[in-house]
Amino acid sequence: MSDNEKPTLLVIDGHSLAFRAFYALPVDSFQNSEGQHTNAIHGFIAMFLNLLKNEKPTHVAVAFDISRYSFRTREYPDYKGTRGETPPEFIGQVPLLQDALKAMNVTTISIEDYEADDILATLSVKGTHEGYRVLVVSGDRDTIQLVNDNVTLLYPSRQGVSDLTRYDPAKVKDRYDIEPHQYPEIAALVGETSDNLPGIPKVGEKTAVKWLHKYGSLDEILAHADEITGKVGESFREHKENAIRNRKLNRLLTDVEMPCEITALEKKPIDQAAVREIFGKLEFRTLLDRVLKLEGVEGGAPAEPGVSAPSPQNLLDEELEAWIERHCAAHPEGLALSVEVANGMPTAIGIATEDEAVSLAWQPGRADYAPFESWLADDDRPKIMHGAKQQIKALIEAGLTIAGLTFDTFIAGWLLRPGGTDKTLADLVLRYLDEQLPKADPNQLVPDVEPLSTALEAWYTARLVAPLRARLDDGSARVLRELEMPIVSVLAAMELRGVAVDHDQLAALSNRLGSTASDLAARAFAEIGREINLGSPKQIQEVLFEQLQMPTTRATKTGYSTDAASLADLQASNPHPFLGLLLEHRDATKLRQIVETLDKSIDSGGRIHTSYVQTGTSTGRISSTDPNLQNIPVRTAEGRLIRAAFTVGEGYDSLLTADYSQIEMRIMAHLSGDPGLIEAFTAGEDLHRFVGARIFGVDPADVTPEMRTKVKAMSYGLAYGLSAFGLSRQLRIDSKEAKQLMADYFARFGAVRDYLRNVVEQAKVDGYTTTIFGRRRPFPDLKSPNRTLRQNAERAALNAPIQGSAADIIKVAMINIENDIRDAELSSRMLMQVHDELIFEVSSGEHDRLEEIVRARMGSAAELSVPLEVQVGYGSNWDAAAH
DNA sequence: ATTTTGACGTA
DNA sequence: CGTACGTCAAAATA
Repeated sequence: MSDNEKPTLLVIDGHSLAFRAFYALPVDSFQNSEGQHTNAIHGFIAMFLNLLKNEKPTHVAVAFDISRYSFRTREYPDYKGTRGETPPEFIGQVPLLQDALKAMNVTTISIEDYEADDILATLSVKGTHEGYRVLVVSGDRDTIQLVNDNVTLLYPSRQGVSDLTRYDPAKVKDRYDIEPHQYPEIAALVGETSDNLPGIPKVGEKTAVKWLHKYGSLDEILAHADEITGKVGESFREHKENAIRNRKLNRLLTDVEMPCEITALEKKPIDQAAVREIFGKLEFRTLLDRVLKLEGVEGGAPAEPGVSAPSPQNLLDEELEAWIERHCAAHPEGLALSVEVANGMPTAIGIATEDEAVSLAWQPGRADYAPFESWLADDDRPKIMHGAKQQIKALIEAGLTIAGLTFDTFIAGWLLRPGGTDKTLADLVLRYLDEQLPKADPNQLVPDVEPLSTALEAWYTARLVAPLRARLDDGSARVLRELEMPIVSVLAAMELRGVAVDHDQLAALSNRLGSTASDLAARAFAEIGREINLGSPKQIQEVLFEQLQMPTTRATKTGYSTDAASLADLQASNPHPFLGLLLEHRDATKLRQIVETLDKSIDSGGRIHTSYVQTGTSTGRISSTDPNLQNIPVRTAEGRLIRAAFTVGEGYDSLLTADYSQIEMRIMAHLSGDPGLIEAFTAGEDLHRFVGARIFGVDPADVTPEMRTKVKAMSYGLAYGLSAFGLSRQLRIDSKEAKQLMADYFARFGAVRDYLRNVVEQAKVDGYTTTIFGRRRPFPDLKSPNRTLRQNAERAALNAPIQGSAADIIKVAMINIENDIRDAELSSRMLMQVHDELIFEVSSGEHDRLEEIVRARMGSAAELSVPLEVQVGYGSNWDAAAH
């Protein structure tokens, strides 16, 4: 009988797979309306349905552990002893999963005193004997021992449960360089932390495999224990009992008495009514559709149009034109566009609707694609993309014009879950279409799945629009339409422009900092009488707390803190020259590191092109990477030398910087409506002086620098949820004074306190905060029983509308400025954004007109009850342009 | 070889 | 016991 004719027996370790699913899928987004968490069940069922569809097993069983105790814990009570408490959200999901499997007429097996893996082992041996092809699905590596020509292990990858790696004997050999039956011997030597089975210290996978190859088996290795040389040999002789014990415990039993015959495991039709009931209770609509479809039930659920992928057509010339015309007319929402990019240039184009896709072998200068190019440039023909910025840049580089971008699924996904980490097309498809995008196993040399074609990416993008739109509230939809979509191309342009940076200045600075650093290091070593790695917190700890016997500082996960604040504290209590030298050395090396990174990213044209990550924050700010241009030093004189290396580019006259002064405080004044604070901003007086005068009850002229410093720290801290304790620490004043300071502040600016309280209260009710423009940020943790989690959420919620509104405002300004510059046909251009600051390159003769536009647009980006003040400066470099 | 942590730069 | 980020080197882990 050939393999294809053999019946297939599928056996699954239910508990381990459900647990994997629990960690693979976000807990928060899988709950039914009763608050029951369902992520583990959902992940398991989705995986299970995939298996049924792809492997077509004739017989199926799912094994569950009954408890965490088994014959193994009796033999070795510490077995799995390190396993912590089961997460509360997981509890209760297993019985529901079992109900769901029962409804699907799948046999579940649990046997007292044995683990699920023993059941899998027994079934796989029995199945082999009786002529089945066996598929074992488990998240426990010990099941590798079951693999043979007849038994394949499907092992979940790190990414998710639906992504299973096939382990056949060849794959095991490939991965571990051993035969499957030898795996437990390796594991016995190395040990298994998750099962609390320590192995032989100093022996890792490499050594274990080497020994096994040399001696053939664990028994033989034990027999030749005396021959093994070196430290590892000693270690082995000393701890060999561990290996013997581990080997005993990780041997899976293959003769457990089964409650039924394999023939009884035959895959039977599902109990439709029961499935509908349990899936309904779990609110698994899409999974229900999938089950019913798999069973061949017609009309079980509303048919989903086009769920089977269209085969992309290759079109050009008239045919392409006709296709575009026809679908533009039928889809006023727009067509989805996907551009494959390699080395910054487009290499393939896909266009799609929800049920058709075309692919274009576009190349620069080919006339066949003129219809595509004119569609692309037509502002009245909407385009939908996923992660448009990169693709737009490539199109621009290729000389094409793109207009009419109306929806980006990447950004829409972010607006819905701004704190989420999963924003790729595959993530969105899983979340909103409940489909699994084929993904190649990164361990495999030859991928077994085709990477998704550009046309199909467009097709998935098209299908995502409706579910995403349906979930966007009016505010978020407005933010998407008016801020996020228009700014995509602005950011793309800024990235392409880059900023000129002077390599020679950086190189000189780096050299200087380098010699300063080695000088400081030498002096520091002299102080402690030995050489250490000053960049190693661990070695610093040894010096400070062991060698020099200093009092310990704030605890960290791995010891005691050696950060600048802690070192300053130590310097105050236990003065030592080493401390000062260390701090100076840190400064110098940090600056040098920044200089080096910047220098490396200067391109052949002498410019640095950052990438702005539009979806990089949960508040609405933009972040900057590769390199990050939003954290260039400014506070120290040395640091400002780095800014001085950011220069005006060739062909331009100067740099212009424009920044909002105290924008977050102004937003606080506006949102709280506090009359005192509003007056502070309209009075034209220095803000902190004004506020200080009120708090301390003196004339503005009599506010001392100390008073001003305190007031300034207080004001800024407010928007972050600063506590009296934190304030006292920062200002190094006692907590009583800090408390009094806060009380005095709120006595004069009471509406601010009311506002801040109200933000949190409202967020608790709504579950989210909102900016002035309607941007939302969800805060599930505000209801958490965990106090730390809850308080963190409270502070973040306090800050989100303030920071977020500021982010919205500068985005509006940027969009309007870019438009005005284009309309005025200036050749000056916007280069950088640093949260509340914009940097421009100014062409000769355009100073006044540019400043006019910038001031007007930044000043009027939002109508607040206080003015938005803008400070502008010019210079030949960034430092000189600062004011 | 890859992930996590500590430290530190900015608004 | 102050929000939001990104980067690096060292340490920890597989």
